[in-house]
Amino acid sequence: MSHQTVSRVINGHPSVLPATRQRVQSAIEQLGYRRNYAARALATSRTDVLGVVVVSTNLYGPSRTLLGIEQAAREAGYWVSVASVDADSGTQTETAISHFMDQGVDGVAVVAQTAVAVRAAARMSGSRPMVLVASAPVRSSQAAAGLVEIDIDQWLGAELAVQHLLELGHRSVAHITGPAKDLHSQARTNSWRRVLAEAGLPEGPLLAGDWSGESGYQAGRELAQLEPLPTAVFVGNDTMAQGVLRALWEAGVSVPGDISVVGFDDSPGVDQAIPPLTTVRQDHVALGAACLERLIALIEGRPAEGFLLSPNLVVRASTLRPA
Amino acid sequence: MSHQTVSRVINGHPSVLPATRQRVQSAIEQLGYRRNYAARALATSRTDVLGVVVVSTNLYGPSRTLLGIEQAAREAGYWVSVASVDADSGTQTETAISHFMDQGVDGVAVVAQTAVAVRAAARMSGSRPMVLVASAPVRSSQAAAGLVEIDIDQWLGAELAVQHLLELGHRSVAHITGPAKDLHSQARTNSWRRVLAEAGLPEGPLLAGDWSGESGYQAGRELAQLEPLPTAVFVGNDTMAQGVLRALWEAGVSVPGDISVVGFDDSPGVDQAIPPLTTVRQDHVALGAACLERLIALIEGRPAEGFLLSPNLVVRASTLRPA
DNA sequence: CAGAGCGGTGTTAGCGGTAACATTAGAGCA
DNA sequence: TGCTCTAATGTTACCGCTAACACCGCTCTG
Repeated sequence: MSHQTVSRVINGHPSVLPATRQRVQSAIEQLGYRRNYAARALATSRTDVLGVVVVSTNLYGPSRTLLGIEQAAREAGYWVSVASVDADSGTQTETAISHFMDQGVDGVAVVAQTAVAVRAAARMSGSRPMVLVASAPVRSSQAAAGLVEIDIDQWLGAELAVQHLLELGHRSVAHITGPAKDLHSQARTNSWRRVLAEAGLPEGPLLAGDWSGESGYQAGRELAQLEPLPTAVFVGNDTMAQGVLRALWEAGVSVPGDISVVGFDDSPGVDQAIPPLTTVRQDHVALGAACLERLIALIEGRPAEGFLLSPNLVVRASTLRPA
Repeated sequence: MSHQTVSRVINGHPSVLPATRQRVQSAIEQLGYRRNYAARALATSRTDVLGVVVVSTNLYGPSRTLLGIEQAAREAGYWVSVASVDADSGTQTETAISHFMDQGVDGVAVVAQTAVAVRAAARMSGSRPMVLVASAPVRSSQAAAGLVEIDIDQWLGAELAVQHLLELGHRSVAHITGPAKDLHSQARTNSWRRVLAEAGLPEGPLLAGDWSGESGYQAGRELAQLEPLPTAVFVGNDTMAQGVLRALWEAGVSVPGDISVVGFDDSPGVDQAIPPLTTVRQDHVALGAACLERLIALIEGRPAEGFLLSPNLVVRASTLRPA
């Protein structure tokens, strides 16, 4: 019996007699044979490994997206190699992608939050299938061939949040931003601005944060001292929103009595905030799965298109119609 | 010029003339040559890749630990392949480890929270260096050769929390557990029990949770109705603690006036809880780094020993001496 | 009944590196 | 000057697998 027959059995090639297949399989079992992936990769130049570059894994969203990608990959028979890099380092992003290419990964996914990272990814794209999870300011048009962009629709998420407040009857909606360089933060802020403008309302007070609870707290303190107090605030993410809730509570401003608060993310625990936080839920795991579906399509030579997943609003107790 | 010389230049072999080295390097530059990792792996049976199996990546701690491992790995010149598996599935854990072995990883790290996963890992250990990040009930003794166990000291963490309450003068300390199968939960509960016993105090009320905010909320409601009300509660993790805070607030029980609350993890946002939560901080990223240090020692044939990192108490506003 | 066609299996030649050994040229020494 | 010795480079033989082709014996067809 030749090694070739063994190879055929392992790869499920059709033209092997059932009896032979049986014999080979039991021999494999008995000898505890395991095929050598390096040799296979060398011969086929396929690895069944995908490279995933995650920018700022320390945040809730990206780490969840990674989980989604990893799980979907395993289900599809792929394995995942990860690299997490700093948000501001285009160099790190490039190095990581380039290494993955060297390693011979079948495709690359980049989960990016900043324009720097997006540009780095775009620069490295082309030689191999790549899916970019990012809310880049300009889409498709600038994307190289074989580069697909996907994300959760941040614009829609912010719109849902602000629209919810307007529908309750609020006429002055403040906003607390995330870091200026963060694409999601930018999208949410722009969308907040647009919805207000389209409703013919003046732009509410704008305060800057950096995603952290502490920055939310500081912004909340400033907010509490505004004259007149806005009746609602759309906070860039939930962690900051917790800080806002605390600052308002300390200042004796009632939520949602005096002011309504909406967050973004539906991070764990905010359903237990005081009061439970109305927020925008993003299904990061589904995003990861969608990312992978497209990446596999590209790998298999099928066309794939960019896409925006819709987030949805979770209404809890922190929003109410204004007094 | 032969490929062998090129190989020598790439691998930094000493016996190459500086002039030759230069020439080769500029040729590499010019041609954009990249060595093929699969071929190298085939020839050397080294891959510079580490496999990391993470049990329940959806939790804050494990995902942070993964981040720590990944970063330390990259710094050490290794790359990381990850697989996240269900907490209760020993089979999934085994499959993942076994696959990594097939892939030819140089070493494996397993981040486990349950006894099932720990046993699966122990079963698969031996053939290759492996570090187990887990608080297994029995340590070292049962570990196979070449298997190192490491974790953050859960017993100490719980001790710090309960001791802090006792030092404030509390005499009845309730506890809310995590999932029964979770090793960290078990360790924290056991430690709570032991500290109370050693202080000659009666065991306070014990309530069961499952790490979720909602379960903390339910437990908090039960807690609020106890007669007499304990003056302090040690909650198994921060997410549950947020639920407890809300339940107590709803029930009109003041924190820390009527009851002190201590959490565990120092998850993002709890510094902004109402009131800011006293909790036990664990440096998961440092844990990941420590894990990697040991794994590399094993790979390089140096001895490595298990270790418990010390967590520390972060005192905020949710604890106070009893009235 | 010869030849074509085909399913099942074996043979051969790489994939792109590295280890080990072979070779060469120049330095050092008697 | 001839010899040994050594540092720098070249040659060869794999690592373990799969693609492509060769082969064999059978069935089917004219």
